[in-house]
Amino acid sequence: MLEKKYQPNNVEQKIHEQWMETEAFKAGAGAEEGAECFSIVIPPPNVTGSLHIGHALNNTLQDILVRWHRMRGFDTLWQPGVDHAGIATQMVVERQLAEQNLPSRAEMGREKFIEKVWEWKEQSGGVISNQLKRLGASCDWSRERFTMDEGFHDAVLKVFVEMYNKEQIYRGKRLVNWDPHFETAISDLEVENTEVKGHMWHFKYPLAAGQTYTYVEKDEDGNITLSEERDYISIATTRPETMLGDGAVAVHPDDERYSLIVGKLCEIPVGPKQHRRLIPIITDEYPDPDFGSGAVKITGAHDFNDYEVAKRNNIPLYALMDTKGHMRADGLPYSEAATIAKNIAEGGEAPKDASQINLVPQEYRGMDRFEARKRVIADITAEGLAVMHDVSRKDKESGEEVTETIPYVENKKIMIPFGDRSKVVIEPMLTDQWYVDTAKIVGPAIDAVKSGEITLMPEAQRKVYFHWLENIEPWCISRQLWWGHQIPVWYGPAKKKNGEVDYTSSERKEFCGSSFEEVAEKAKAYYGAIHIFDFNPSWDKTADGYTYLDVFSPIENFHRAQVADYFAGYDDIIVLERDPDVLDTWFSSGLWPIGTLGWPEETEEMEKYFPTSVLITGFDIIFFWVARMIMMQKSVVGQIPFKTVYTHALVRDEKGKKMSKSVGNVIDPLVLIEEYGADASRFTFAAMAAPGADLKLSMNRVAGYRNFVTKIWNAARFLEMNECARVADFDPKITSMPINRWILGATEKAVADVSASLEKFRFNDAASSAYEFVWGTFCDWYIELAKPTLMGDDEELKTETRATAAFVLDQILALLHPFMPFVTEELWAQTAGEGKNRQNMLVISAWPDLSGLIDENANSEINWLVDLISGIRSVRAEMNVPAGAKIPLVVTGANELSEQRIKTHHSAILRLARIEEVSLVQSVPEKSAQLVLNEANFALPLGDVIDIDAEKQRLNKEIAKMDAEISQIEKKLGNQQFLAKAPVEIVEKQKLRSDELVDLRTRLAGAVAKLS
RNA sequence: GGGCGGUUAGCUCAGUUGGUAGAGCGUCUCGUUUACACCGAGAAUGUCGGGAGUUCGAGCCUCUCACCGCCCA
Repeated sequence: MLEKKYQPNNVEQKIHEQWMETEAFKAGAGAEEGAECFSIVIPPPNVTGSLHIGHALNNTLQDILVRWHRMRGFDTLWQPGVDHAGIATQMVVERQLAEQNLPSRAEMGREKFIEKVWEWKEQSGGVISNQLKRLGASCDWSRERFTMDEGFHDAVLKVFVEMYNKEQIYRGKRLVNWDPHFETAISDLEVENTEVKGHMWHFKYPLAAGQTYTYVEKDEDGNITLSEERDYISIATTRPETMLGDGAVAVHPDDERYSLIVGKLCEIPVGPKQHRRLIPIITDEYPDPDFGSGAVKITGAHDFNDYEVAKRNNIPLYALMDTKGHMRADGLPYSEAATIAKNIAEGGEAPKDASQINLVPQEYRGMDRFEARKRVIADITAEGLAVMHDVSRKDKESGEEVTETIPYVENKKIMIPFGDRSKVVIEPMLTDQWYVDTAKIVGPAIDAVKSGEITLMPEAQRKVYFHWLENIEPWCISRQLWWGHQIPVWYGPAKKKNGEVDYTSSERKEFCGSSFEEVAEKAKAYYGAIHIFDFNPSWDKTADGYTYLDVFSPIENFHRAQVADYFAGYDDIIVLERDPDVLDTWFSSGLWPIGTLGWPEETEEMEKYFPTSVLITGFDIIFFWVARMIMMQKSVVGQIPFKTVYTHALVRDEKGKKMSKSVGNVIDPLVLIEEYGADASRFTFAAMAAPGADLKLSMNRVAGYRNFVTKIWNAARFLEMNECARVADFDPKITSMPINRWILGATEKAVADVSASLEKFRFNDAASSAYEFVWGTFCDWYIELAKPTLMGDDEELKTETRATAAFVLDQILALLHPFMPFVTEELWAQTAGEGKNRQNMLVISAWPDLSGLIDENANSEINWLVDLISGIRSVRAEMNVPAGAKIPLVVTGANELSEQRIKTHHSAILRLARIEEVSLVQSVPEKSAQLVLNEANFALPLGDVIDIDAEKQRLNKEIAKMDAEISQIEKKLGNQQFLAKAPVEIVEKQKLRSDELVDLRTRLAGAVAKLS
């Protein structure tokens, strides 16, 4: 006997264990012989992560598709795993070291630290997978992969090497998002742009040699509003500290205010007087003449827009900060550096890499960037080069109006980039990094979607995809971290033209290979040297007993003379040093589909499951991940990684706010599962997953679907109580009773609807079809209509109805299983003992396969019955007939069919409409409430209880409704244009509808007449 | 500033070739009848953001305005 109430918490764990024990999730479980394959790779969550609401949605949708295909007999694989999340993991472990008072990362060194990370991973890395299991995710957990797994690691390096050899990867100096806290480049995705209150300072850049010009401002009509003689150009900036690295001032080419001084030099108003730097005034389309003064300072090495301007106009890029975001303290003294810069500005030749030049004045060197900002502002203001304005205020003491002239500083909101993990301000920095030359591999990725080889859903994503790929930037793939795939490139000294090894040059020779051995061979060939050493900073002794510590500290210097000195006396020795950086985690997740399936080995899984069928992911990473996977898979194996990409939107809170810890509106899916059960949570996600729309998650909604779970449970319980056992050879095609034939047809239709919706990834439609069928049709009507039979004494009908009910419940369990795996599996087990035995757990049982069960006669008969009962209930309620009172029903004008139906469903009508008896008579009795259905009139003689006026009112309201509709249709039918142009079937339909309405109206009017 | 999306019942949202506006929740009324009060029955509620156009016909197509959101600058 089923428990009175379903308790998810008692059941879910047990069911999950059973699935695992029976290996129900294993690749190919339950597959039919020679079945088509269906495969999904999970978007790998961070190994540091825990399940958030987005994961819950994402994995629910995947699981629905996976379970559905598995039940349909596909050879199904859902490949799980996690990624190593370079920066996040490193941060977590470092924090832990600090908490435990262990040596810091720097103190323990790279190898030790990485060991620590692995220890952490073994202990805490499995959290999210276990949480996914609670959600019911039917991944093949035996195949779980990690982006740092040995095999995966090999694959990543192999791809790097191949792409390097194809010149699709290169090292270069470009602007990147730099995190001064973690001292690494980070991806755009890890940058949070936040609007904060900021300031805009206005400074004067004096023209060189005291030159002046007439500055004129005009209004829209060309009238002069301001004209004055100026010896400066006014510049507005939110980041004064970057002035030190300015390379030019730019104005719009059409800006007449500055046309006189374009091409002239102006002075950066900061730094020692005797070495003030001069920079040219140039034109570029970038400055907006209506914004600020219309003149923009160009600091190519510290701003992404300026960088583009600088590149276009050949303006030198002067780097100002070190990796910690402090003003640089290296290089030549300022006076010498400034002299070099001056020469460049005056037309002298710029060095190849101007960013080496440190133009930070001595007094700012080593200072934090924000401290430097304050100092720069103070120094400029002190010198009188801040733009001033007058401000009036009331003096506190005297109460008099006083006017002061103070520096012009605007308070305004500005967008500031923050590191999403470090929370510090991200600095655009000019650094050497590794890049994927995306331009070279983007073509096939665009074509794959354009040609339809890959389908993006919803379709609007295509635009996003194309827009991004058609304007793609080189992809920075190096990170200055330790945890990750170390870049498989070693550096050695370059050779002079005469072939000698040149230890003095800053040029380096790169060797790329997936192992040192491979690289050493190349190096041998290049240098002709016999001994190639792999420099390892953690060496303290060699086999010969030499101490190497501190010999080659910064990588830039390792190959220089010191090295030669160090190995003096040894011939034929070359030391290579591996690039210390690691690859962006997204580079490895870019290989996730092939990497998890065992590539580069020719595995059975690659053969069977690749390309994968579907990728389901959040729309926010369509380009960070999806586009890159397509590019990389195409580039590496020449194939698409997946055939369909379904992207879903964000889960927001009830009010549509983004969930965030700081706002405190985060809904923890595990709490949701705890409180409402995994099934209700899952069903909510499915029901709300309308393509392209954000999900506003409300607890009421989840509670509603929890109620749905309970409803199913209770329906099953009712069937159990009524001995509705499954019958082994039940043939749904040969039932006789209309309600049974009808519910079987409805079941077939529901299954078809759900399938069709899932086929189109319309999870919300699938969910609501299922919900409506199970609750609205099966529970509300079928069970109610079956009750008279089940409690009646016609054994034959009872037997048929019991078997039908049990059969339909089975179909329902299967139909709902992809959405609600736990409760359906539990009921599947609980109903196993009755009737024929279960072959398998539901998870690998067949998806309903019904056909030929739709019987139009049964449908119209039951629809008629439902309309009749609803009609009577409605009249009763409106006429305030006490719910408990049983009243007679008097029928007039019924044809043979209606009479037959009344007879067939006699007891159902009595029961559900609370009717005492039904009689067929010639004329409607006095004092009756009436309703009309098809050709027949149904009267409820209420005697003196009836409120004649109320009944009249009720009927007149209905008549009015009909009149409105009738006149609308008549207007249409009276329109010659409509008759001439609308399709015949539409016109016919309107005519039919009109006739029907007119007939009903006449009879309702008759009913009113009868009352008076 | 550029691009994309949205505006439908009190709330959250469906509405897939243009042809009678829907659901869930909430509200109101009634109700312990062989499952289920996490229930049942019934009811009310919409100039489908404004305006214009195309069309016999527009929530749906076009234009335009307003507001909101997201992405990219």
